[in-house]
Amino acid sequence: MVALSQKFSTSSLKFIPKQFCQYHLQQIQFQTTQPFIPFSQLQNQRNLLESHLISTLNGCTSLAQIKQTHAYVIRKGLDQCCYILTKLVRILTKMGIPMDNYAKLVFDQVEYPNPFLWTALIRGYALQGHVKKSVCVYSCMREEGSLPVSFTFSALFKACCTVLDVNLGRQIHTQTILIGGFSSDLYVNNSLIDMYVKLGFLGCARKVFDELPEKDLISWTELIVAYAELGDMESAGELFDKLPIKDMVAWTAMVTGYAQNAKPREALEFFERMQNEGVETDEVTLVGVISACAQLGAAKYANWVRGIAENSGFDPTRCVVVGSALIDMYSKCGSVEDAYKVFEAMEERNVFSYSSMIAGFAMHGCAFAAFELFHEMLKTGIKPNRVTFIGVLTACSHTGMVEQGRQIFASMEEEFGVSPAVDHYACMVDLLGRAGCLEEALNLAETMPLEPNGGVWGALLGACRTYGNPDIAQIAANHLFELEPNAIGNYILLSNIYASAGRWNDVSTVRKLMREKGLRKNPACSWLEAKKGVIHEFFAGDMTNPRSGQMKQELEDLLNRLKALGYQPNMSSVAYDVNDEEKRRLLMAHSEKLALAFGLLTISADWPIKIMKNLRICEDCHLFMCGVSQITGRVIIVRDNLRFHHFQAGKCSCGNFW
DNA sequence: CTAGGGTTAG
Repeated sequence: MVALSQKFSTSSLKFIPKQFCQYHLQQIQFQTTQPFIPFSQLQNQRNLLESHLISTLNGCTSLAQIKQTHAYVIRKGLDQCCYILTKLVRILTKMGIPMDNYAKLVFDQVEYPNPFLWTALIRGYALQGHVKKSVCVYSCMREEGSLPVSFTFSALFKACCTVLDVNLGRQIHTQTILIGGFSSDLYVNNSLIDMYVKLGFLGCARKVFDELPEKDLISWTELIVAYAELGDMESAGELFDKLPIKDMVAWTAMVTGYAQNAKPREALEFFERMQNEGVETDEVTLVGVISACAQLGAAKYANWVRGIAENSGFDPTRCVVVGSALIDMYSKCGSVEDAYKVFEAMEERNVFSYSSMIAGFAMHGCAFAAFELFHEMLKTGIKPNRVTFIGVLTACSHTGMVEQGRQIFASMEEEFGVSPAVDHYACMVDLLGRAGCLEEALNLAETMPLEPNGGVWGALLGACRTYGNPDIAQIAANHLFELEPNAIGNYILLSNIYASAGRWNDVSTVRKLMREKGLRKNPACSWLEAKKGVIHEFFAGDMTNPRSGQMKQELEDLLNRLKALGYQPNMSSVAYDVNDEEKRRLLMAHSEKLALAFGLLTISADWPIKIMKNLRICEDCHLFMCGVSQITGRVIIVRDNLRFHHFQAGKCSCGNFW
């Protein structure tokens, strides 16, 4: 342990050599007037007092209460009782009272700290982020000849995770081997596995796991999660299948793993299996399932999972995590109203609930609601975090509120101490770009203090598409081709920008580049959600639907009625160099138009037409939908890969910023 | 004392 204690200066922690404590003698009084009490009974009384004090400490909710209880502990002569003091230190840690302010002082008064008290101090420093001090206390503990216990090491490994120090972790790992007796200790080894996993050393974790003579559910689950986090659901599933007994946590790890790897259907399948096996569901499981439903974006699943949440005792009004997850889900399923209903009914709200709701409003173009909520949040004293600001900034950019956006951006650091990350710069570039300030957006991207990422250049490229600026587009695209050489969308966007500008030579250059890279265009696809939740799929130009004939006729009728009102097909939305007749034909075969026609033919007028699209809605379709909502009086909701558009009475909620 | 968790982007 010499290496460790040399490495971490002990100057901040002085361990006074223990002398026979004077307190001790003062406390012992001979009360001859008292009747003789047998020793066993005395011991009993002491035990009663101790357990009474422990429960009093457990019930403490403020520092004042703790101090009061502590004074009582001293009065009762229990100031050397490690059992009680360990509890005291743990409560102080939990309340976030800095170790040096209180816990350390208590500790220094104790003459013979037992391993548990040492460990409580180590753990306290570790949890409060003072890893060096925590290791230093460990060194002192060893020098004083005290032997560590299992959770001394768990605390230390946790600490290594928080400071991302795998070398320190390895040193402590070595310690567990040197001291002996811990090689098959499950607490120690599970914490060790967890540390290696969290620090990205899956190989080391796997080695510890494989060498464990007996593993428990926790060891297995840790590894399942590790594979799931790497996106290797196959390996995770293999491990899961090998598990002789599976508990709720292990099942949940699989459900969430699928949800986090964008496999919502598999997640739901797993959840169904889990329920069939009679495994219980708690709020963590629900969060995974809700997130899967959010990805599916269908109201049918949204209502289904909400029912489950309510029936399983995790009512969104009382359970913050479930409520926040539901807010996000309803927003993504197209119903910002339902999301807000959940939000309103919640008894407790935190930064997640507010941020999700703000992002939900932003997604649906309700910028003012987003702003109002942001200010309400500030009034309640909940501090906004980086995610909250992303929501507020996207609300600005989706409604063209440039000035408000600038102000918010400036206030982030000044008022709220949240320094803007690359993503926030991307929002600003997006905001400026959507508002048409392309030069300024480019300038920001080139001069920002952080290294711009794909988001920054992508936002700029998108803006160039809207405003038809092939020159700036070229700059943005060149950065993107370096940062994301295989992202097909960027090539298509650039080629479309060239096409709109009539620069057909440049179009073929980009197409050639795509061919050389072996990249293929994702087929455009739209889904229509029918009244009962059935999903219909439409590909661009695909006429295999049995009602294709009717759909084509419907579109032509609409086109003629719209033309009478002055609508002109937007030819620049077609990225092929073909004649105008062909362009008109291609435009009418866009997947979202097919879905719209099918929806008009099959869904009754009292129901909104809900369409999802895998790519961004094109300008012509956007205009077309506006017109159709006017002449038919229908509500049309389109979720593209970016956000929601609510078309009603000839207008779109996005206000043409998208 | 060790395992599963919600909000973000072009």
